[in-house]
Amino acid sequence: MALRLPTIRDVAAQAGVSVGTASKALNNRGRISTETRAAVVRAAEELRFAPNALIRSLQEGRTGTVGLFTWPVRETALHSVDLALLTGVSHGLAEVQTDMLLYARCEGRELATVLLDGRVDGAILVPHELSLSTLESLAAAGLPTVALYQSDIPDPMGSVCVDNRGGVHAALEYLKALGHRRVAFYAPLTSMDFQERRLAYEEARHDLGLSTDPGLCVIPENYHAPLEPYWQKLQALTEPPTALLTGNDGFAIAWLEFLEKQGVHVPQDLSVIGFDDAPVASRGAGLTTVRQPGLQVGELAAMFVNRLIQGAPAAQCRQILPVELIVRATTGPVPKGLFVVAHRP
Amino acid sequence: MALRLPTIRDVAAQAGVSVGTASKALNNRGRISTETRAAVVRAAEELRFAPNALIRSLQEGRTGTVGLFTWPVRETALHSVDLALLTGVSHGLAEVQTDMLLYARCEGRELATVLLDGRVDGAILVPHELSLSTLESLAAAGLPTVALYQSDIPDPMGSVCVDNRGGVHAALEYLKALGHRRVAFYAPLTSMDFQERRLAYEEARHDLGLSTDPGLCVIPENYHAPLEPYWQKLQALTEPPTALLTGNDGFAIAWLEFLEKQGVHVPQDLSVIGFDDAPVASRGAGLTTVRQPGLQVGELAAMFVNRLIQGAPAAQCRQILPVELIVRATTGPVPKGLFVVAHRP
DNA sequence: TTGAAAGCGATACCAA
DNA sequence: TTGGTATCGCTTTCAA
Repeated sequence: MALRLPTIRDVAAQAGVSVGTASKALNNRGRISTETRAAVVRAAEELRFAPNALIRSLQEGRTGTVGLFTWPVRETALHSVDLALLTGVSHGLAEVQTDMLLYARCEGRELATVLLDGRVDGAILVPHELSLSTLESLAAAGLPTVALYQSDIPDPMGSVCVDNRGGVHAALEYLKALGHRRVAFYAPLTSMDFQERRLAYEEARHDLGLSTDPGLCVIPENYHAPLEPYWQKLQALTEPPTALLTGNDGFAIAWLEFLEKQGVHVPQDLSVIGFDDAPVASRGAGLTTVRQPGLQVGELAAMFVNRLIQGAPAAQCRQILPVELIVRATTGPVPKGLFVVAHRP
Repeated sequence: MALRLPTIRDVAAQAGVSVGTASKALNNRGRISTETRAAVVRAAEELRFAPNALIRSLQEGRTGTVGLFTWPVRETALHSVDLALLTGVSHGLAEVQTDMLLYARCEGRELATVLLDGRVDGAILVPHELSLSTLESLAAAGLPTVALYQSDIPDPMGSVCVDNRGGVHAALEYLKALGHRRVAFYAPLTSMDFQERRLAYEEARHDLGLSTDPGLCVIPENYHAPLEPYWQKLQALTEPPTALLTGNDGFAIAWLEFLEKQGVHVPQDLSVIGFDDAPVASRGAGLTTVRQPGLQVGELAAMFVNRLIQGAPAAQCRQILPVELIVRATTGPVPKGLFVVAHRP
């Protein structure tokens, strides 16, 4: 369905002038007689002429557009904080009059190829599954880029992170105050933030004097792995956990559902803490979680990418945002007495 | 920060061939010797060459991108169903390998000028405040377009709407079954869907034999008008309402907060029903509301705009989706006896 | 004041 | 099998 848009040639023809003159008239550049300008402007209006933005971008060397990578938005709002993030980015970019491109045609293509095709002046990466080497090839190309939730990034890149370490520490400290000593952790290592949270968990449970039993740290093979086998492993421990911290709220909710089927009561038998404070966390029972300011992350990212585009050094485009423990209904005092559930004959 | 990307000329020079040959080698077109191709491909890789998408689009006459209008996302997820919609659009477009452009630079500019600048193959409009004449100028230009939540649209346009009339009718029917006879309505007329819901309210309360007191239909001057004066008007009626239907969940929540301050108990003193089932509706107390399938609206819109781009007739790109009454905690039986609150000395 | 022509990057055609 | 050239729409420079 080749859409035929009017071009400046059409306008020039209609006004009876050359394209060069038409261009000058429309852009108020150079010396033009009043009548000529009027004629051109009128012709442009009659034809509903809109200058082709592709060409214009090509010549100006900038597009006024920033690319947002690792979309399409994959999940419903339920299991993700992504949408708050997007809202933030949208707000931030609107303030600097920059449009936003959400990539859908990116599966199986080299990141650099997608981003370096001239469509965007800069990029914001939500690199759930991007490797450092991929980022480096981007950085080498010189595209102004802000990476989110990724602390280990190439030199010329901006970044917005959240204080994963602080959040995990706060969660474990809180559990400790409730009497818990054996806190399990569950998260795949599919993205940088999960990796950071795992490390923070190891560090915090050590620093706080909690059990450092390696069996308590559960790393599933992939994002959607069934919980059953991991639950069995935890139960098989000489001393099973009395609390569970998960890599994000989605996992926590999945665990809550699974535990209910198993007849395990939360928080009486087991306390559960999520991460992110995604919309789903405040629903229903109410998940205790570590809130990260998704909206603010997005706003900052937009601000930073704009700064980079304007030539600011990357050092001025990096920030780590604080997180906050939100106590709801899935955490409670450590259960008294022996913790035994779901014994099998 | 004019980003200097490698061009096909750089590749050709590096490989020691002409640009024409380089192009053919990279696109597997025409007859090319194996060695030449290898040399070109190697040069392209070394330079990290990515063909300029702007140029390519220009020549192909299509961009593989669809514009989404009436953004930037203005509100937090709280008061809006917009984000579910966006998720749906994103999913739908991903399936047809189409990127999405979110406009930020649209304030104060003619809609047609923004959309008809060659950057997108089609558009999805969330026309909260767009007039019919604006739509018509777009339609005249021939851009494949799907309008959302707008039943009165130009001929060649696609559309996805929800059954506002059915939803309002269901809400009033339900209230009637609870014994209510005097149901108020609150919504500004700032967008098409609110207008439709208002009309549906007038129709439904007439059909159902409820009070048709004009004083019960409250139209604030704008979206964020304070509720106080309207509440006073309702209270000044000889017979005040026992239930309130609002144009969307955001208004309903605002009313709930206002009513709480006034010491009015919901639903004991007044029943409240929202519209949309935005995330906020299921939070806290739980708002009774009419659920509209935002996600599905978005997915359909994406599908339809793709069809239009491929040349399908608009008649095959229109749908009205059903809505569903979700009963939660803000509705109950009509209060017994005289309904008097907030008496002033 | 106006017009003609070069150039932006890539592709497609026709010659060589 | 290659290379040169026209083309897309627009801006800019240089002549007229």
